[in-house]
Order: sequence, then structure tokens, then C-alpha cells
Amino acid sequence: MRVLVIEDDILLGDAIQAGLKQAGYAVDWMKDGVSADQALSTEPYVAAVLDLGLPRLSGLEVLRRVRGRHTPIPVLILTAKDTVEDRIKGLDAGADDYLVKPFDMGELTARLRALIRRASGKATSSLTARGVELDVTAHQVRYQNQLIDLHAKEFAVLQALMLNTGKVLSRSQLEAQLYAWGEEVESNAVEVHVHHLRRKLFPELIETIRGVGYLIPNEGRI
Amino acid sequence: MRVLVIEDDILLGDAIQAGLKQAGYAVDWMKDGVSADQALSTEPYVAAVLDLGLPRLSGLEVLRRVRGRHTPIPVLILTAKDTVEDRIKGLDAGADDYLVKPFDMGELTARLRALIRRASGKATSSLTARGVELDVTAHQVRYQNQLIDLHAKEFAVLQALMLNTGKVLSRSQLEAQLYAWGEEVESNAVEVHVHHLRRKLFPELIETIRGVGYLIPNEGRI
DNA sequence: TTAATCCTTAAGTTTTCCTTAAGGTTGGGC
DNA sequence: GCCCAACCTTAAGGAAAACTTAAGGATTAA
Repeated sequence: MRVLVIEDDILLGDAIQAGLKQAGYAVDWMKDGVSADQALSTEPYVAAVLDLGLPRLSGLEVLRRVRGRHTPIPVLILTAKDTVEDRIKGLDAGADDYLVKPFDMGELTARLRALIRRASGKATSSLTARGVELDVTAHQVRYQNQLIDLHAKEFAVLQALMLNTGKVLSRSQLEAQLYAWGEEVESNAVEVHVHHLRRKLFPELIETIRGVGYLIPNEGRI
Repeated sequence: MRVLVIEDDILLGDAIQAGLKQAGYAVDWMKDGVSADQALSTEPYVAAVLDLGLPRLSGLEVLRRVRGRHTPIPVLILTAKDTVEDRIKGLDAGADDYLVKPFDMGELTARLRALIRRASGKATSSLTARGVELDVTAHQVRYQNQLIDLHAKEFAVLQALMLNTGKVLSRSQLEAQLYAWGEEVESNAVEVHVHHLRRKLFPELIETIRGVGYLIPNEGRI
């Protein structure tokens, strides 16, 4: 789950980045509109947190460009308390939610979580596939009524696969979702996580499509 | 299209009910949580509009019970302007969208329409020809309701031919699609893959045009 | 800071599958 | 009907991909 934070204020940006990492996201942080726009058009983020007051290219313009490309990524905008006007413009330009500064980190993560879930088209905050239930909010996984202890990266891999049940995700797609810019891996780390998941849950849960990637099959397969 | 409205305020509930009926829905209206929960577990609604402040059983609890039964029905919650907290709890509990009171009826119907569309629309990118169904995202092929296990290169050949149903593809055209620059093949590899496809599916699926190439004929031909 | 936990790395092992090539078969031109 | 070329069929060797394991490095918590 990779998110992009677009914020020019160093103090605030740092706090947001830290808070979101704490919450388990891979976080990229851009400090101006141009590079944010660039990043949004190339990297697979699940959501973006966007401050409307930005140098070089306004937040509003970044948002318009994103929507102009028909990118359906959820965007949460940050506005100052007194700029009701901006907030409305933001929502009109395609933002999905807003927060008024100053705000509580807990609220930010909660809203982001809700946005991501809604965007994925899943009704509940828990995903289920083949008897495995993954609770996004509580960061817990249950199988045969047992709590399974998963490490953060294992959880992230499983979540990505379960959000895309029935679709193959290539190793590089998984990596792109798991690692922020600058923390890429150059080894078989994903393979190892998959291996651990299979051991902690059950081997058939994750299928290997040789030469293509991994998938969790849909229920109802033979 | 049957929807359930859960609202204890008589005035508001009546207005919502009238508006939705106007918009063409069959509307049931429940005024407390217990009966709403009851109705949701027995009747086939396509969506629910849920006020969070309810007597007997809170809206939040109703929502949790619905999701606890893994009912994937879209739920739109109504909240008062000053209860941001509630709204977030609602979204986390599995609501799909929210509206802040007071709201415009037109907006309610618009959002509801969007939710229902999203819930019913699940796009699968699959090709079909002569009873063979190829799902690109899942990397799966089905024939006579059976999953057929294809290797990566076989899948690629079949995909290329199915994307061009009714057209002849020469061996070199196929090779161009299968191999990146620098890994060209200098043997009859494509022939072998075609052979395997014919064996795993059925021989007539892929026709040979001697001296030209291969094709999958259009439906309606021999 | 230390200690504990978790993640990445890398090397060895296993598995899968792709190419290759040789021999058989078919089809069409003469 | 014969011959050549194109295509089919088969099987095996080798190579690439994925699995497994363990250790050291990094990160987090105390």
C-alpha cells in the first residue's frame, strides 16, 4: 500500500510521512506540484494526501491533471481553516475527502483507510478469500478461527493479493506497491514473504503463475 | 430495485422515501435499528440509506451486523454536521459513502445510483472464441467449464491469436509478439506451442494456412 | 543504548518449461 | 503418383524461474 504525500511544509510533511509509515504504508513525499504530478502518473499509489497550497503547480491544478488522466485514485486534500472556498473548489475538482489543518493523525489515517476501501469497491474493511480473513483496520488475519501472526511485509503482500483476488500480480507490481521510492529491494524478498505466507496459512492459498506472477484464485475454481 | 431507508425522524424519513420513490426505487422504511437489521437479513435490497442516530440499536451497530454477515450491499450513511467522529467510525464499519445533513435529495439519488452501479459492475477482461474463454487478468483459460493449465508461452500464443480472431498471423508475426528483442528463437518453437494448444484444447481451434500462418476462425465458419 | 524482532540478501536446491532437433506426415505441384 | 516443402509430433537436455534456508543487517521497541 503505497501512498503519496504532497506537502511543501517540511515540518508537517515529515509528521504526516512518519504517521503514515507507522500505519503501515509505504510513503513517498513530494514537495512541489510538478514532481507530484510526475510521480502520480507513473507510480502505483493507492491514495494521495494533497495540500492545496503548493509552489510551482497548485494543488488544485495537480488534482485537475490527475482527473484529466482519468486516474481513479482517492485524493484527500488538506486545507487551512479559513479557506472554505478552496475546499469547495477541491471537492469540485475531484477530491474525495478533505481535512482542515490542524488535524489529528489518527483522523487522517482513518479517513485514508476509508477512502482506500471505498475505492477498491469492497464493502467491508475485511477481505475474505478461501477461508482467510484479513481485517485491514485491526491489521489481523484469521484462518480457521485462529489468529495468524503475520509480520508487516507479509501482511502487505497478502493484502495486495487479496485486494486483487483473481488477478495475477507480477513480482514487480507487488514490489512497486510495497516499497516507496528509495527503498526498493533488489533481491527475492517478495518470494520469501510469499513462502512465509504459505507456511503460516496454507500452500495452495497463493498460486504461482510461472513467468508471470502470483495470484489468489477466486472461489469457485475447480 | 428495492432499497431500505433507516431513519427515525418522521419528517426526514418521509422526504427521503418520497424522493427515492420519485427516482424509481421500491422503498422500505424502518424507524429503528432492530427492525432494520431484521429486514436487511431477510429482504433482497440493492442498497440501504442509514441514519447513524437511531433508537434501540444504533446505526453503527446495524452496519456492523450487516457486515458481520458478509452482506455486500452498499450502505450510505447520514450524519449530522458536527459528528465527524461518527462518520469515520461509520466508514470504518463498512459504509460505502456518507452524506452530511442537511442534504439535497438530488445528491442523495445521485450518490445512491453511483453506489449501486459500482456494486454491480465487475469488469473482467476476457476474450472468447469457439467456446474457449481467456481471462487476461487471471491468466486463466477455460474450455467447457474446465480450467486448462497453459504454460506462459502457450498462453501468449493463444492470446495473440484470439486478439486477432479471423485473421491469419504468420509465424514471424507470432514470434515478434512472443519474444523481446535479443531473445529471438531460431527453431520451430511456435509450431510446438501451437501443437500443445491443440492438444490441451481441441485440434480444430487453430487452423493452419499452409505457407501463410495460423488463425482462429470466426464463429459461424465451419 | 541494548535487545529483540523483522527484513533482506544470497546461495543451494528443486521444479518447470522452453527450445531444439530429428523423424514422421501431409499437401500440392509437376 | 512422386517428390519436395511445409508442417506435425515427440522427447530430451538445458536453462530459467521459483523454492527453501539461514545468516547478517536493519529496524523497532524497551
